[in-house]
Amino acid sequence: MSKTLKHEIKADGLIDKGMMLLWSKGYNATSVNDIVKEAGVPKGSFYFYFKSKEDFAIKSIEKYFQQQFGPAFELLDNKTISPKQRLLDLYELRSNILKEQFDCKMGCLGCNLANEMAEHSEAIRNAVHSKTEMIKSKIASVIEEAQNYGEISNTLPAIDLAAFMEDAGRGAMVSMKEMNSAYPIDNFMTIIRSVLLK
Amino acid sequence: MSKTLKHEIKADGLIDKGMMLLWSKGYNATSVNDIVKEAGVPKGSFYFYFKSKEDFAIKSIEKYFQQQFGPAFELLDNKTISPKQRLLDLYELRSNILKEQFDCKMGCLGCNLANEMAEHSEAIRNAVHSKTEMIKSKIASVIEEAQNYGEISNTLPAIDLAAFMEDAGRGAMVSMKEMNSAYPIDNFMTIIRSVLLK
DNA sequence: TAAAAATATGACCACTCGTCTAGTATACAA
DNA sequence: TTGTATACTAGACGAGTGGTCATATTTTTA
Repeated sequence: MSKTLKHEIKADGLIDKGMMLLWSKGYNATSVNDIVKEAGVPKGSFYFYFKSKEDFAIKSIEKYFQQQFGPAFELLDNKTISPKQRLLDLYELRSNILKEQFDCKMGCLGCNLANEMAEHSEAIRNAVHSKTEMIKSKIASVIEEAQNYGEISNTLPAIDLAAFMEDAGRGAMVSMKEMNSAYPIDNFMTIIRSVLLK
Repeated sequence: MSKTLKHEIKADGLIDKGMMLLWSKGYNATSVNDIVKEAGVPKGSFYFYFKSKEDFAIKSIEKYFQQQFGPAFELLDNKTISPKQRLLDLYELRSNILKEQFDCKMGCLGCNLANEMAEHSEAIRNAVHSKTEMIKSKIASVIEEAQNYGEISNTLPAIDLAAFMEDAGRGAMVSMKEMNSAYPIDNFMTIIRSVLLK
């Protein structure tokens, strides 16, 4: 096994554990000590694998999006299903994860960190932003497909509609955490079905 | 001047200064030291005026909503203007404040703190939540008015539509901070005008 | 096998955190 | 003027912060 691979496996273990802390507690409320304790790794090792806490957060953001949105986006590429249905499947999948897997508690790591850190860490802001842009453009292209296919009569520019839906989803996640309830997510699904993707 | 009044004036000064810090930096990134320094008050005094940092945050939330939404809601009560126009005026006012007054940097204190603290402080979660519910129901009642008046043909339950619009607005604020741009807010305005309040 | 490079370790640094106590200043009643 | 109650504050407290480093151990290379 190559050195760099072994190195990456170790670093990945740290990220796996630390990501959950960052996700549920936020950046400032998660200490490096919390992370190494959770991963069962000595403190000194942390700074062998990561340049800083900020560097760790950025690597966690990258892993998070890859892990959470990789499978979700495979849905969007399945050409045997109509474009509109693919969009609905994507949102359905994401909202079920939010509701069931995490009990309406965590929201989205990217959104959480963007909200907490955008003003204070340009690096974190950029890390989230570039992923978000990628997601928006993927969704926009399927919306456009559905519009051309005649499945969505809404004539708004696809990229604006995609941006709006993603924003609405983000807000629904904030409210979900605030209300401790799945209502905002369910309401989001109802309204994109009945109004936005009509 | 009565003692309790003097007391409240002093406490209010602390809140005025500290609220801006809480708003722009978040809860965990704002220290009690920051707050007292900004207000020019000795550190020891902080705990004379407030039970704890959490208590301070809750009082700040209350003042924030009263200050920010008081004038905005007067718009909603002006019966000389049609209900739909009142809604658009409200959102126009709020988005202009976000864009111009704070340079797309701060977002909403309530939303910021809900996102950061909902899981970790039940008291803060409740403080924001109760204000949010009040706002939603005010907006819902004007939507209902507009629906009855025939100005809004959208037949969704007013309360669900209000909740969705507020959530979409929250998400737009998160994205505004993340992108450092007014686009999410402008896009929000365009879509509520052309789709949701149609 | 020996030398060299990579990795592991936890004590430690300087600093900041939220909180609290012991005390000083002030106002007012006697 | 004095005594007392209230209003206020300085500074210390213990805990915790992100980060460093000398040293120890393991792995690779020669």
